[in-house]
Amino acid sequence: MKISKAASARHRAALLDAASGLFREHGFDGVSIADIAAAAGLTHGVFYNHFTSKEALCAEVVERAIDEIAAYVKTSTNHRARVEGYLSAGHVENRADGCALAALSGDVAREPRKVRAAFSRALDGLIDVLAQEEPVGGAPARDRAIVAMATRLGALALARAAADPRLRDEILAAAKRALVDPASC
Amino acid sequence: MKISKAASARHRAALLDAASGLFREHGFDGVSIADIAAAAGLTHGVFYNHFTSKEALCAEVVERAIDEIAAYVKTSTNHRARVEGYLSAGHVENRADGCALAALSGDVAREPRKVRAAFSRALDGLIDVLAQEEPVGGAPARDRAIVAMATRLGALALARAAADPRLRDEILAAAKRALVDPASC
DNA sequence: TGTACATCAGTGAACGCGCGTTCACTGATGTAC
DNA sequence: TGTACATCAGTGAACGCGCGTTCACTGATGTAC
Repeated sequence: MKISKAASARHRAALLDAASGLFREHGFDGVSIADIAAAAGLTHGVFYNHFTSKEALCAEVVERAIDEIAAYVKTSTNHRARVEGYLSAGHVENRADGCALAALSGDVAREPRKVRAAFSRALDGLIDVLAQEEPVGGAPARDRAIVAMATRLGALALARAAADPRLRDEILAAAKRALVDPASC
Repeated sequence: MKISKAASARHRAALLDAASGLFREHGFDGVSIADIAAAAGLTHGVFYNHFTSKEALCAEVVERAIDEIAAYVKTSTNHRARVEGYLSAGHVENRADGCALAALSGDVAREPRKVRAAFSRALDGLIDVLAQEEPVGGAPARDRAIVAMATRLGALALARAAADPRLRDEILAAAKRALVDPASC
């Protein structure tokens, strides 16, 4: 049955939100259209009224998620607190609400050009935002932003893959020390 | 039909080799038992004569792949050359023969405990091997090995996900500089 | 403001397809004599 | 060394299942009068 335009727009947003969390948690391949629709409180048939394909949804989710990171970085200027939060046990376990870059970069690499292009564009913008808060001097700001991001991301990826909690905490602590106090590295 | 024990052992090794490359390239979910058997020159039915399940194969592939990295690190002692090779455009593109840690850590995180335990065990051993070649002084050797590994791995993951070649090369160059000459970071 | 009806978002059955896994069958291997 | 036959690794059809996607249908919405 037909519903109001406002309700329809809410449904589209709900699908996008549901997909965003589910993709981070289970990967693109681990989530079905039916899963996404059910999480949004709808049936799977409605999906193609809002998106042309699963691939198009992936691209949109990736782009939006990275833009959200950039927005978050702009408002949360306490660098140390951000690193501590990023490399916390909570973030390791909470994939659905966590960093999309860490949760999806592995999957994005295997997606078609369209998804990778969206990722690339958003990542480039995020690096600029991060570079702006780098202290002056030494290597170029963008380079330092990239290295810090890679270290954070790699440490989170390793911690998530490690089943042993002791190893996980060791990885998080080592990366935290290097990122908060670079002189010790 | 029955074949010789030697041939059967060769078939098992061929399945493992094929799975190892295909998993790195397409992820666990992106490769079917039939794909693996075909790449090994066999039919899919034979798979369960050699492995109890796809999950068991994943665990074996992960453990073997990480042990191979440790063996490679032990023989290739030129730290700088290893970093250059790791962060080369060739490694970004050649997933199948590249670092299993980078190619699979994202997938491993979503696998059952059995696979993650295998990953965890092998990763712990690899960190020890890497720690042994760290120069003395400063932070504990294991910590520095972890941070260097995380940076390499994160940079490779970002470079692989980025579609834009310019951004890819910028990421690789930034990480290379930081890892070869840590003083500049 | 009230009525009539074309529009179109949501529903759920259905499509073809590929997945992991099983199994009856085949026939070379390798052992027992 | 030669023969007879039990073993068992490889084959390919088949299983139930869930996937992405399509579509005829439903009925509230919102427009035309």
